[in-house]
Parts: sequence; C-alpha cells; structure tokens
Amino acid sequence: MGKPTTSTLQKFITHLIIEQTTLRSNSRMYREFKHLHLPSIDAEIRQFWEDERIFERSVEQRPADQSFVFYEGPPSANGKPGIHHVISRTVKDLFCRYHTLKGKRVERKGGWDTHGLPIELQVEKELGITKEDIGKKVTVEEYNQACRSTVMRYKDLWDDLTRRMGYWVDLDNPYITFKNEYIESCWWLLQQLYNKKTAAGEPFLYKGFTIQPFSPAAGTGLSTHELNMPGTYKDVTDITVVAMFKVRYTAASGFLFDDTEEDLRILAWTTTPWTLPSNVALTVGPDIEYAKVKTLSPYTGSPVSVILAKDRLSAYFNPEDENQPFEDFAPGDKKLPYRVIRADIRGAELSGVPFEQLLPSPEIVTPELEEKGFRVITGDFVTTEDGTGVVHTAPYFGADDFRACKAAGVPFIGVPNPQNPDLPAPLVDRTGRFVQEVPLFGGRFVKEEYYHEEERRAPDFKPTDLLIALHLKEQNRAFRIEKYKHTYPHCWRTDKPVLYYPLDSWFIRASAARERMAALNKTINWKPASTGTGRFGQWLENLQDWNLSRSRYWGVPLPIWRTEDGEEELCVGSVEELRREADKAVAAGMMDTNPFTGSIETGFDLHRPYIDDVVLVSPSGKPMRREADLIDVWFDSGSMPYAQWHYPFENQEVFKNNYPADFIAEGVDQTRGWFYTLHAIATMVFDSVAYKNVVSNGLVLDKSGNKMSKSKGNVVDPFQTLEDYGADATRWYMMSNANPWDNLKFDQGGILEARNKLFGTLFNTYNFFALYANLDGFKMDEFKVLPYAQRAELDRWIISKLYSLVADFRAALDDYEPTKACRALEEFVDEHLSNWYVRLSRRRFWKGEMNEDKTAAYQTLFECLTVVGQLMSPVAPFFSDWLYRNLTAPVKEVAKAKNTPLRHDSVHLTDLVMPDNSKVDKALERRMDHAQRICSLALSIRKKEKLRVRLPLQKMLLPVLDATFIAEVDAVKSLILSEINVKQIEYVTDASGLLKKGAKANFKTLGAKLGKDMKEAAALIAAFSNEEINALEKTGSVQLSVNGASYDITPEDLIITTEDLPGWKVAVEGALTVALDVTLTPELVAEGMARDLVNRIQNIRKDKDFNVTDRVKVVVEPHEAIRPAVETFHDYIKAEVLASDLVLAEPSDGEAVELDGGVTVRVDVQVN
RNA sequence: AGGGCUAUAGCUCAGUUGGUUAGAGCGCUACACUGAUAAUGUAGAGGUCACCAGUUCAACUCUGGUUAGCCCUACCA
Repeated sequence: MGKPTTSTLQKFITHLIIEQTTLRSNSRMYREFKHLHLPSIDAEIRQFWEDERIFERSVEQRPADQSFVFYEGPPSANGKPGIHHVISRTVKDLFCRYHTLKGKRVERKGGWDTHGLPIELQVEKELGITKEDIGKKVTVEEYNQACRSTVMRYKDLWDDLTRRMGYWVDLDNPYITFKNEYIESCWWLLQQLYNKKTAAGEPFLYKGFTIQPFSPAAGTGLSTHELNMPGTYKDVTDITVVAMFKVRYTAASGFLFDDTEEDLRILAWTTTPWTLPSNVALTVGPDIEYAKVKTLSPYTGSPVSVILAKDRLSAYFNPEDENQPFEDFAPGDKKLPYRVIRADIRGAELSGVPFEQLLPSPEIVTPELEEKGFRVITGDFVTTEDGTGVVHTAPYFGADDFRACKAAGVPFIGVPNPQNPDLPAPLVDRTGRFVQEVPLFGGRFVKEEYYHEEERRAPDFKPTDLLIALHLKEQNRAFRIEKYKHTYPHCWRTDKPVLYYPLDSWFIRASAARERMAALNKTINWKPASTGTGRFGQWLENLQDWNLSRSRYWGVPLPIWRTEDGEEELCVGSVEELRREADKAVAAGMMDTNPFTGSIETGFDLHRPYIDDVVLVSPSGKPMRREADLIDVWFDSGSMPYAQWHYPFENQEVFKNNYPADFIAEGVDQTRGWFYTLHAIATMVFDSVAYKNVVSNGLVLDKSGNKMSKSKGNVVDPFQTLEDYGADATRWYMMSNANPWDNLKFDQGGILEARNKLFGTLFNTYNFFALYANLDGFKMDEFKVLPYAQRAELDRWIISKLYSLVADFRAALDDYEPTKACRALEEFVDEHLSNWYVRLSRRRFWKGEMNEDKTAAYQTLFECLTVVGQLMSPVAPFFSDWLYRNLTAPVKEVAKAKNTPLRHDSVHLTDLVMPDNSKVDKALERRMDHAQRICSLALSIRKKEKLRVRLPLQKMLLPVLDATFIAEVDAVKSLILSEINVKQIEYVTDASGLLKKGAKANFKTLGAKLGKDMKEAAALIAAFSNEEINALEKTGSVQLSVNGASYDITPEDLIITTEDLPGWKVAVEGALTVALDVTLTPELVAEGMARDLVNRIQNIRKDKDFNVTDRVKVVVEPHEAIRPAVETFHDYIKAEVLASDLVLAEPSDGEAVELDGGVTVRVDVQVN
C-alpha cells in the first residue's frame, strides 16, 4: 500500500519519454501530451515542490504581520489514515492555499495526538497484558516506553498520505502532545483555571463527586469511549420490581387520603432492585398527571390504594377489571379488580409527600436523612414511556438521581466515610458488594455476574435482585415482579455489567462559563450554520461541568498535590515551580533527590510513573502526594493553540500573531470534542474565541450510504484511490459533488467523472492551444497584449465570463463555500470555454497566417487557461501547477528578467487575480446567451426535419422581441450563421403580419393585484387573440373583468410570446422563437455535399496520421451525386483539406466513404 | 430518549425573497457534429418534489406533525 505499482511507473516513464521528445525538438515550445495521466502529473509536481521548496517559499514570501491563522487538529498516528482523512484535509488545505494566494502568510504547524485510551489498548494488546498486569508482569516504566514507541507507529504512512494528497502542512516541526513542553503548557492552563474564580467565588478547577460508569470486576471507572466500544451494550434479562412505597399521613400528604387509616402506596418501577436499599426519594414529573386507584395487593390480597401516572394505568390494570367486586379476588389471581378514585393529581402537588423507607435500615439512616429524605421530589427527566411515571431514586447509583437529590436537598444514604466526613460512603463497595451494615443483604454481590461461576451454579443460588424482590413480596411491598429484557452496558474487558457508581473526580466548572461561551459562539462563523446554532449551541445551553479525571497511565498527569487529609493542596503550573517545590521537599526530607534538575527536553519525564514518585511538602510540613488521575485527552487537544508554541514559556510573540485561529476544519463528530474543548479553554482562560471560522465536514460513507467499516469490507484505501485517479480528481470530486458538511457517498465513478469532465476538458483545451501555438510560433508576450476592445466579440465574451467567474469564485471561497466555487468553475470550463469559445474559435486557430485576430485568440485562450488554473489551484494543486508551468515555461526567463506576473515558479506563489468589473460586460454575456439559445433552437429544427448541419440552409427568421433585439443579435450574427450553417438572418416584426402571438399571465405581478380572481384571469389571458394582444401593446393598458370586478392590465402583467410563423418550421423557447427556411436548392445541396467530402477527407488524413500541415493529392471516384459539388466547390475543398490536386478519376487505391443519400465512393488521399 | 442533519429522475446533486411547464450531470435509447477524440450536440424515456395537515389566489419552497436514514449525546427508572 502506498507504493507505486509497476504499471504506474511504466506509465510515468512513458509520460516522461513523450515529454522529452517534445522538449528536445524545441525547448521553448509549449509541451504537448498524448494522454492525460493525473498520477504522473502528481509525481512530477510533487518532486518539483520538494526540489524547489515551493511550500516553504509560499509561506515565507508573505509578510509575517499579514497572517491567516490555521490550526491543525492533531490526528493520532497509532491508527492508519482512511479516505475520510482525505476530505477533511482537502478542506483544510484548500482554504489555506486560497488565503496564501490572497497574500496572507499561512503557517500550518502539524501536530500529533499521542495520548489516550486507544494507545493504551494497543500497547496492552501488543504486550499481551491487561491493566491489572501493569506493575506486575511489566513495570510501569516498560509500559510507558511501549506507549512512547507505539504512538508514532504509522507516522510514515500519514506523512506519505499527506504528501500524496498534496496537503501542505509543516511535517518537520509538529507539536506532539506527549512532550514535556506540551504538558507544561497544559499544566499552566490548569493552574489558570485552578486560580480563577467564578462570579460566585468558586474555583474553575475543583474536586467533585459524580456518578460514573464503574466496573467492580475490574475495579476501575470507565470512560464514555469505553462504553461506546462495540459489544458493550448487551441484551440482558433483569428481574424488575414495582415496589409499593407506603405514604405517611402528615399535613403534606393528608389531601391524598380518604381517612387516616387508609393504606396508601406510591408505585415505582426499577430494573435494578439492588438499588432499593439505597432509596431516599421518589421522583415525579411536575406536569405529569397522576391517579389514585383503590385495589388489592396482588400478592397478599389486602386492600390498598396506589398512586401512579394516569397514562400508565393501562400497563397495570385491565379496563375489564374496573369496578369488579373486590371480594372475589384471591392472591395470585390474574384479574385484579380496581376503582379509579381520582386522576387529576399533578406531580407538583405530590412534591414533599413523605413515605416510609422501603427496606428499613435504622442503623444507617441519620437524623438528617430522616428529616429531609424519604419524600417525593420532582424532576424533568421523568417520562411516562414505561414504569409507573414515578422514579425510584437512589442518588449514588444514577446520574439523574444524583442531580435530582442534590437539587431537592435530599441527603445521600450511606455509611460513615473515613476519607470524607461530609459525604457518606455508598452502600455498595468498590468490589460490588453490599456493605455489612445493609440489613439482610450485607456482604452479597449486587449483580449475580460478580459471583464465581461455581457459586452461581449451586442449586440454591439466588441472585440478590431476586432475593430482594422476594423479600418485598413477603413484606407486602411489591406490586409486581417480572423479568424484563433491555440493553445494559458491560465492561468491555471483563464482560460483566457496569454499575453507575459515585467516584471522586476533578472537574472544570464549565457550567459557570455557559453564558459567556454561548455569547462568544455567536461570533463564530459556522459552516454549516446549523451546527453552530443547533448541535453546538444547544449543547452549550445545557452545559455540564467537564469531568477531567481519568484513571490511566498514558496521558497528562493532573498537576495537583495534596496532603492525605486533603487540608492542603498545591496546583503546579510549570516545571520551574515543580523544581522549586521539589527542592523544598528534598530539604524537608520527603525525597532524596530532585528529579527535575535536567533540561525540559530530555532531563526527565513528566508522565506516570515518574511523576507519582514526587512527594512535595505542604506549608505545614506534611507530605503531599499527587492526585493519581490523568486528565481527559480532549484537554490536550483543546490546549493546542497555546501548547503548540509552549506558551507562555516560549514564543509569546508568535502566539500573539497566531491567536485566535481564522479557520479550523474537522469532521462534524468533533463538535463536542475538539471544537468544544478549544472553545471552552479559550473562553475560560482568555475570554476569547479560539477560532473565527469553522467548517465541519460530514462523514464519508460507501457508495450505498453505509458507514465504512472493516467488518463490512467496504473500506476505501486512500492510497489506492490516489494511485488510481490522482489527488486532484479525488479532491475535486470530494469538494464538488456535495457540500463538505453533507455526508459523502463515496463513489469512484464520481472521481472518474471529475477527471473526464473537468481535467480531461482542460487538458484537451491546453493541448489544443499548445498544438497550434507551437505551429504558429505563438508565445505569450506580456508587453504586447492586444486591448480587449480590439478583440473579437467572442474573445470579449469569454473574458467577461472569465471575470464573472473570478468574482463568483472568490465570493464563494471567501464565504467558505467550496462546492459553489467548484461548480462555478466547472460550468465555465465545460459550457463556456470548451463548448462554446474553443469550438467556435477552432477555425481561427488553424486557418491562415498569424494576424491580429489570431493573436487575439491565442492571448484570450492563454488568459483563460492561466486564470482558471490559478483559481482551481487551491482544490487541484497538482494539475493547476502543471498547467501553469506548461503555459509559462516558454516565457519564464523573460518574465523573470522583466519581473512580470508570469515570473513565478509555481502557481502557488502567484497573487490571486483580482475581480475586475471593467472586463465584465453583462450586456455582451446576455447577447451571447441569446446566440446560444438561437443556435440550440435552430439545431433542434434541423434535427426534427432531418437536415444535417453540413447542409447549408438559406434563411433564418427571428421575430423581433424588443427595441434592442436586432442590434444584440447582429453583434453575434456571424457566430450564429456559421454555427448552424445558414446563409442569412431575417428579422420579422409585427408589421409583417406573419406572427401568431400568445399571452400568458405574469403571476408575480398579477397575483398581488387580483388575489382570488387570479385563476380565472389567467384562463382569460391565455385565450387572448392576436388582436387583443396587439391592442394592449399599442395602448399600454386594457380592462379585464373577472367575476364582476374590473382590473387594469398593463403589458408587464403579460408574457407575450410568438407561437408560430405559419408556413415555417418553428421552434420556441420562452419568448424566443426561431424559424428556418428549409427549401433546398441544387446549389445548397452541392455545397452540403462538398462539406461532407471535406469531412471524409479530413477523417482519412487523421486516420493515416498525416501531419496537420502536410499537403496532399486527392483522387475521388466519379459519381453523379458528387460531380456538382466537386466542380462548383473545387477550390473550397482543396483549401480546406490542404490539397494541391483534386481530381475526379478512378482511384488506384483509397478508402470507400459513405455520403448522404447512401452514396458510396472511393477516395484516395496521398501526401505530396 | 433528546438534539442535529438529510429526504427532488435509476445514480450524484441544483432549485434565489412562495408564482406559470421542477432543472443539470452520469447512465439508457436514437440521431447528429468534430483536424480538441478517454470529448461534444440535439431529441426521447425517466418525478405524486418521503408522507399528512395547515397558511395562501398560488407551496418543492413557509408552519405543524409523521416516517425513514445518518451523526452526536444519553445509566430512561
């Protein structure tokens, strides 16, 4: 992979040979080529760039104070690059190149993301170990070393892709996140946050407590990344319980009771019965309606009233059983009679209703909990999708529960915690067992999967969930017990279920900067805008604090040292500070030596495990140990604007010139990743945006819209793609097919289309230019440029189109709309330049001697090609440079000597052409558009009448549309006549009486005037006769009565068309009508035949590979059908085919050619 | 579950502030043109603009809802 195949090399060699032949013959000529082979062009240009340091020069030649700042989001080099990296890097590259052309200095420092779980996983896989083996089977030092060598595993592959796709980024001085300097900058940022206080006086960096996924079997917390690994979410069947919480009769709950003795319960469902001993509250939705139902306890038959959401009644009660006699029920019966007492209790009313603890644990419950807990609270997260609309709430085992209890002031339940007197320890320990204090179940694993296999297989084994359910049933506190299948996350390593468990973590108080982040976000230009306002904006509105802690080895260590009691704490913000603290510690006898005496580059390693050996001393003389956590790798990447320059320790000036970024681009999946962490750190530490413009590109899917994955085998190899089609066609396809923020259905057919359509057409156009320029000895002379005014209409038209394109193209890229820019350029090259300008100009190039008109044609085409090449160069950097160099090579020396615009070695060193309104002539563009439409209509008539284009026709009739029409058409008359092969144009006016007119309502102007009468008016107008239309045109107004109302109609309210010229062959498009005189005379037929003969002879010349300039002898077999043609147009034919002799005679040799009317004659063409 | 994006011809995509007959390229069919030949033109076939309601004289376009695909986030008890 990635290496040139033999066939490519051969093609390349062939390519070079062709080129050398050309060069040898005349080194000052334009290079000509047989075939277009983009990968060969890539190779040639790539070599040229490296030899001539074009990238470096493109940056250096721009002034340092004119910077356009770009940040590279660091990829991780421990995985191979994929095709999706090509699209995001194309986006990055093209805007950087574009702004370089506009004169900006665009530094592009590369970077590598080197920390994080994927690297740890890979290392463990390669060493054949698991996390538990770290420190046992391998030392942490060895582990650290292995990580170091793994992170750059595929760096060469990445660098290769970077070069092959033409992505210009500084590969020699990248920032690397594992370097001490980088880590030091991260520490500095963390210290800023640590010292900075919110408006409420709280530090931005704090230690807190949250509910996180935790694997007791592995004894570690899990990141969301780990939870998103394949196979972690599994279908499991759990025992679920609908528990009955007995309501206490108090002032707050009295309104619910019929009498003080009533047995009133609230129903709540849980899929994790093991959390019931930890229940301290029930959460209801404030706006959900709840019902009170009188019924019987299903398992005991005792009378009971229950409360649950009105919408959930049908899940627990069958309407058939409503109001059935209670006496008939026996415990265990399926039919449970019930009576709805009321169904209008809003959740908010239930708030504060107290209940008895479900599983009493008097030893554990504190007086504070007794007072503030065991009551109903409200929460927005409650739904009535399933369960009872009441959520059993155990704060230590659910993130929602935790938040709800905190918000409602409900204390947590737990046992005394030696580490933290303020927060009780949960009732489940870190191995997954109930603590001993839990009545009945103390010491049991909460999930059956945590027991050993043998224990689980024992005949009398019962899972804890089941034991709890059965206990509740006995106690008349269970309403329903059933199995329930759902998905539940599992630890990817142990395969055992995850618990949600309270863990200590360090947080960044991002929620305190929520408004500021939202406000700054509004100043960022998002592409597409919806990602900024939608996905990102709404995420900011609901921002939670950022959990920084990770229990890992390979990452940036949290620079916080604490005494054991947590009373004293130090956040270190630099190596220098750490060095000083270490000196103090050594002096105090905490450490033997100071590990940080060496240089930051090589003297020490700030990673674990080394950093863990550093014991500092507190002001009061106690030892301080480092908080064991590492920080989230996303903090690493969000720190890159500062850390890439080792700010603030070095490069303060550089940083100032390169902050914030003008532009960044990554995949849309980075919205809450890199885009967020950049924004968060910039807002909190610098009160600034980190970037002003951001393009988020979509995913690359396969041809059928499926995600690419190794298992599906639909992964596209980027190296192979670049190898097969070349970088430019691939890049162009990716930018032009769809907006980069839409998902791309990657189809190689699309690349082929880009290659044929755009690059093939441009290649042909260039080759056409080179062929004739070399024949005529034309060379662009920048000092003898013909003024536009002296050039042909067609030249001025294409120049006008070209500068319209320049304006459109620049506007699109200035607005970060690459797709619009690409499509505009494609249209210009294909529709205008190739299919109109070159096609109609061909004759000017190959006919006759050099003269002013011919020079004008060359200069015009030259200008189009150079400008197009320059415009497309940000997207197609190789082909455009190849084109530029081919076009400028013959004049390069002169241009350099005279310091003219063509002097640059590479298109990427040029200054982008400025929009120039003086070159744009919209009126000219409009009349050429007329010409094109007239030709199109005329050709369609020919087609319908089966009149081939080589057969000349006498006359075309054009009804005159308005005052300027004749002048407009006359200006382009000769083009029209030769294009459609007609002798003359005749204009027809009303006065001729030939025209049959029609009228249509102009809905836009009439709609506002007529309103409801619009429909009928349109019908009336459509029925207007010639006379009525003429009358309106003459008087300028007419009255139209519709449904009794009368309206004043003006000519603007109608669209008048010529429908027909009776007796003529007519084609109509919109207002434009074309009629052809299809009468054939012997003269016309002979001329047509002469042109056919010319065509056949030219084909023979081409087949025989004659040189374009060879003169020939032609012998044509005599035939009655062609005799008039050969006789009348003898000189014409000779001139066209460069024949010295043309005779009608029996040829001795030659080919049989077929002519109109099934005539076949033999023609012999020989070089003189 | 929440949020976001997308839905127009067989395929890839345009479609301006609502306005008449919804377009282009590729592919298919037929016929042309060409001293640019891995191109090009003309014509044809191919559409209930995902679905349902609403606003309006008029909806692909605006509003609300539904469905499907994808992405991000999420222990739904």
